Amino acid sequence: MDNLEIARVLAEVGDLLEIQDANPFRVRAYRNAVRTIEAQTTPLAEMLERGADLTELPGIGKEMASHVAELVRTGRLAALAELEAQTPRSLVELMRVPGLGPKKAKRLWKELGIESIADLEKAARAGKIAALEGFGAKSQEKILQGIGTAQRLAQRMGIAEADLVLEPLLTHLRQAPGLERLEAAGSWRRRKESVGDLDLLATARDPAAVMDHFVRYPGVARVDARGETKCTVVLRSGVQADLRIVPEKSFGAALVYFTGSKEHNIRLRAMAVDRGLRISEYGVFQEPTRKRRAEREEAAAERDPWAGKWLAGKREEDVYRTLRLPWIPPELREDRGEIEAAAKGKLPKLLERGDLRGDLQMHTTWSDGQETVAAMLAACSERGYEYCAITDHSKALAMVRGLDARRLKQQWREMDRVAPKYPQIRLLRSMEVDILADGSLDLEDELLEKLDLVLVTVHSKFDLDPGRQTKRILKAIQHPAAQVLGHPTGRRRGIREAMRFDVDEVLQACAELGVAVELNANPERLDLKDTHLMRAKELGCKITISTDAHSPRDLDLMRYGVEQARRARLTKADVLNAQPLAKLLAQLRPRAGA
DNA sequence: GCCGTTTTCGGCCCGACTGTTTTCAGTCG
Repeated sequence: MDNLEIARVLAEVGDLLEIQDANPFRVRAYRNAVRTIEAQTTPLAEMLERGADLTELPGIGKEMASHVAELVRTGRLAALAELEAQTPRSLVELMRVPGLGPKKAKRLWKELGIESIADLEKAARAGKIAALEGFGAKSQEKILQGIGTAQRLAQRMGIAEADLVLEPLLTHLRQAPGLERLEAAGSWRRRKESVGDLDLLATARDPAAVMDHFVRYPGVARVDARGETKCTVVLRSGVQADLRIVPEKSFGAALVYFTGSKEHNIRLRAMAVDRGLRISEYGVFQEPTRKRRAEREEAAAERDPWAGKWLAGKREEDVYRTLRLPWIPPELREDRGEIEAAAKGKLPKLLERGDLRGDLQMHTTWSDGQETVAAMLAACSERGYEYCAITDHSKALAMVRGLDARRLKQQWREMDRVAPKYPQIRLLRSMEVDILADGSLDLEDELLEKLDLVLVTVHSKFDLDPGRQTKRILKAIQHPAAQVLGHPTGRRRGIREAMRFDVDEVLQACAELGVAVELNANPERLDLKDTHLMRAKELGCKITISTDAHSPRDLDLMRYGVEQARRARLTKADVLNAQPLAKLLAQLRPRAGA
C-alpha cells in the first residue's frame, strides 16, 4: 500500500469521526497525520521494513503508527470498518455541499435516511428538508443550489487559471470609490499549484461602497453572503471569491490571516498564546491575563475582538516580529518547518525569476513546436537568457514527428546556420529523448554523444506496475549519456495522474549518478511537485527548471516554475540553469566524450 | 489523537455570517 492510499484511508477515518461528533482535536489529529504522510516521499512501507520509528514524524503518534503498520501489513484498517458500520461512508459526500457540515449531514441521514447527493436532491425537491427542525425554506433552497455547484467547487483550478480569473476582478475592484489598499491573498498568494477560491483583502474609507462595487462585478453569478466586513460571491466560472475589508491598522494582520495556510496560522496563534498574546485578523493583542481555555471560551462570546492591548498589525512584518520571527515569504507558509527555520534565522534566500540564465527544454517546428529554431532563439535572447536548449522529440513520438537520426542531423545543420546570427546567446544542441518501455533510450549512442545536453523523458506506458516503472526509469538514467530526467512523474493536470513508481528511489539514483531532475514549469505539469523537489534537494539532486515551451509565449511560463521552486525552498545555488554557462556545463553529468 | 526546556494531563486558533430553535449553533475560512 503506497503513501497516498494510506493517507486516503486515514482521511476517511477523520471524516467519519467528524460526522460521529468525535472530539474535534482528534479529528484534526487525523488530518495532520494525512498531511504528514502525503508529504513523505519515502514509502512508509519501506521505512517500516527498515525498522524506522514512524512516531518520529510530526503528527504521527502511537495510534497512527499502528494504523499505518496495520495498513501496510493487511491492506485494511479495522478501525475504519468499525466506523463505517456505524455511519455510512457516503455521508462524507454530503459535506461537500456548501452549508452542510458534519452535524447537519448526520441529522439528514438519521431523520430522513439521506445517504447520497441523489437522496439529498430528491428530499429537497420534495420539500422534506424545510420541514426539518433547524432547517428552513432557505436552507433547502441553498442545498439545491449547492448540489449544482458542489462538483465544480470540488475541482480546484490551476494557479495559471486563477491568475486569469483574478486579474480582471482586481482591475474592476481598483476602481471602487473610496478603496485604499487591495491585495489578493489565500493559496493564490502562496502560489500553490491549485487554488480553491479567491481571497481578497482591502481597506477602504467607505467599506459599504466597495462591497457594492464588488457585487456589481459583471462576472458575479450570485452573492452568497454579505455582512459589514465580509462578502462572498460565486463567479460565473464557478469560483468563489471572498472580499474582506479591515481597518488600515489591521491590514498586515489580516493579510497574514487571509494568506494562510490554515496550518501556518494555527502555529503562529499557538506561539502567540504561549507568549500571552492573541493573534487575530485585527492584530496582535496582549491578553490581560493568561486564561484557561474554559474561561476564554466563556469570555469569547461577549468579548469584542478588540479587547486587550493592541500591539501590532499594520504590516505583516510587525505581526511576525511580535513572535520574534522575520517575515516569512508566502510561498513557504505551509507549516512545513518554515517557522522553525525562521526562528533560527535560517530561512533560505529563495530563488527569484531574475536568477535564471537559460531555459533547458523547448520545442520547434522540427517536432511539435510552433516556431522555428531561429524564432525560439530570438525569443530566448529577448528574455535576456545566456543560453537555451532546443529539445525536440525523438522518433518514438511519431505522433509529433519525432526526429530520427537523419532529421536530427538536418536540424543540427540548421542550428549551425542560425546560431551565429545570435552571438549573445549560446544554443545548446539537445533532444528530449524518449525512455522506451524497456528503459532504453530512443536514440543511437553515437548521436547521444554528440548532443550538448541529453534530456530523457517518459511519454508512453504510464501505467506499468510500480515495480516495473521504477526499473524502467532507473535503467534510463543509468545510461551514461542521460543528464536530465524531464517531467519525472508524468502528471498533467486534469489529464493524467502521476505515474506510480518509487520516486524516492529514482531521486536517490539521480543524486548518485549526477543526473539532474527537471521542474517542468508548465502549469499543466509542475512536475516535480513541491514536496518532491524538497526531497530532491535533501538528497543532493541537481535541479533544472524549464518551460517545455512550444511557442515563444510559453517561455514566460517560467514564473510558475520559479514559484514552485520557492515553495520547495530552492535557492539560486540549487538550480543548474541559474548558473552561468560554464558552471552549468561543469555541473551537468560528465559526458563520455568530454 | 498528539504533544511536552513550566506539563505524561490538560491543553489544542480565532472570528464573521447565516438562518432560525428568539439567544445561538453550525458552518466556513
